[in-house]
Amino acid sequence: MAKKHQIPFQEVKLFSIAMPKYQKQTRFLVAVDCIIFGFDGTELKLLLVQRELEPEKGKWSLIGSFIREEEDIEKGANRILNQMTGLEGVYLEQLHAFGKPDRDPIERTISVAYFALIDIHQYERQLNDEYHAEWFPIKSAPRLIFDHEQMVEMAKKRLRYKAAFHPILFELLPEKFTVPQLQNLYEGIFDTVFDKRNFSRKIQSTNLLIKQKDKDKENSKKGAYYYKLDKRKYAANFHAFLNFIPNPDNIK
Amino acid sequence: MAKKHQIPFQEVKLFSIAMPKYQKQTRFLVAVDCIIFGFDGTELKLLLVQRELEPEKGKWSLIGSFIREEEDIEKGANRILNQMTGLEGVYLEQLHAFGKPDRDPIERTISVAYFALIDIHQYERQLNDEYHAEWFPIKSAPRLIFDHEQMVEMAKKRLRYKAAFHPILFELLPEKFTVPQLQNLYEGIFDTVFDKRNFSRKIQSTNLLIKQKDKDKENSKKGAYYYKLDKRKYAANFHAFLNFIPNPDNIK
DNA sequence: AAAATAAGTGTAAAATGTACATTTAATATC
DNA sequence: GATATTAAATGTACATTTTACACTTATTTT
Repeated sequence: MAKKHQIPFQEVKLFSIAMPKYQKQTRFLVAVDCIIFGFDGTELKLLLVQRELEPEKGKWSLIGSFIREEEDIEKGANRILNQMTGLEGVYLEQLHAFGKPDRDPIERTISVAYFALIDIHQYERQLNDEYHAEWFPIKSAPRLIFDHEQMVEMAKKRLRYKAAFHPILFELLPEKFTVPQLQNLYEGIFDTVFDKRNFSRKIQSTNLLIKQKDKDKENSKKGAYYYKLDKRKYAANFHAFLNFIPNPDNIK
Repeated sequence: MAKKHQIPFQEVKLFSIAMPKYQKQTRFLVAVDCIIFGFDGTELKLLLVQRELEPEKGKWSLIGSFIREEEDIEKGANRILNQMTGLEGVYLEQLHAFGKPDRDPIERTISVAYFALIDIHQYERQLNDEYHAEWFPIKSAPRLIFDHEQMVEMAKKRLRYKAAFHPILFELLPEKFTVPQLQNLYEGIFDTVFDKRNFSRKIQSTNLLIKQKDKDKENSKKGAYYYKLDKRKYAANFHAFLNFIPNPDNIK
């Protein structure tokens, strides 16, 4: 039996005769970074971690990881999401591949950014402390490393765009929520205010909400009825255009 | 002076002491593939090439290339677009990063797909014959290699989605065009027919068109007035929601 | 008992979307 | 040179959706 020794994977790829065609091409590091949005009932938040490596060690960063040798990109995004939050089946969508040659000063890294929407309360229950992750209100988040702020900007834009037509924001809400909470969420995302009569009517007309018998008394004396999402109708109507927003022209 | 010899880039990256942090990570081939749409006045078309390498040599493929060592991804997409068509300033938008580990049988390659919209007549004038590129009607395109058909499907979907709200389809038209041509284009993209009175009114109401004095007599005895796009208004309104489509719910 | 607070609800006017048929300009044909 | 042919151009009435706007209700606090 031949002497066993470890050959780094890259060398195998580069010098093996089994795959002669692509030999001359440069290979790159590929990472995923996740823009994780949460909503606490009042404002939109962003989950960030402190970077563990030099340079920029200790600075705030999106949650990310290099893609592994045999790992699908989206799997990679789900892996780190699960590591950080313990959650599975989270809403996750590819945003954009960022590839400026100098975006990571150590070595060129192409990053595929994903954005995730999670119910912040579920997360709090099963937080993984190991990574020092922290929620920041999106309006007062700290400076981020590399091009991560650009990624967040693009994700916000995408979220607004989708939310204007599709019932995507329900992903951010707990199982039971009130119409005023929902309106808060929409107003936060679009940074504006809506007439509550019109908003309520529009939401109700989608038929996606099931009224509950109990009320949330935390936020008012009268109390606001809880609603649940009709998951069947939600799944069926996710791609339909529901025109949630009065003047979509104002979305940037 | 030290003896000069060539060190492959990958080795420098892997073994240099200047960048110790990322040493253990796997590096990947990264490519761009372009879905190039064109419109000939009657139907939507797709620009394809015959693959030059084994395996799948001679099979039809999207136009693509590996990303070069110091090349931005979008620059790479523009590079191959320019190589193939000689055109610059073409509408180009990132679609999605495709990263299934086995999508290329030779070696794992992550491909960032872009879609481009070009005026087919401009292209014909400056075709680069070297690459054996050919236009295919989108409805009768040949089988494509790897996951390229999936890419085309996603690009069609994205194009429909954007075209429903934004005046993006003008990118496919020559400088002068008629309203019936424009309607053909919309009907082709959405695979349906619109009432021409309503369509014309809707298009006119955007104020993006400037009526010309001359007519196109190729397609009818009476002739249809040419229009030009008002480029100032187009640029200003590109992101506005113009609601071009009667029932956007029907878009998949 | 009165005051305070946020939830919940209706209506009329305006704007937009939809359905539908005839006239017009130019060429081709007899 | 009158008639037929072809596709372009255009208007109107009705239905639906969107918008603007203010008071009542339920409950708790004082």
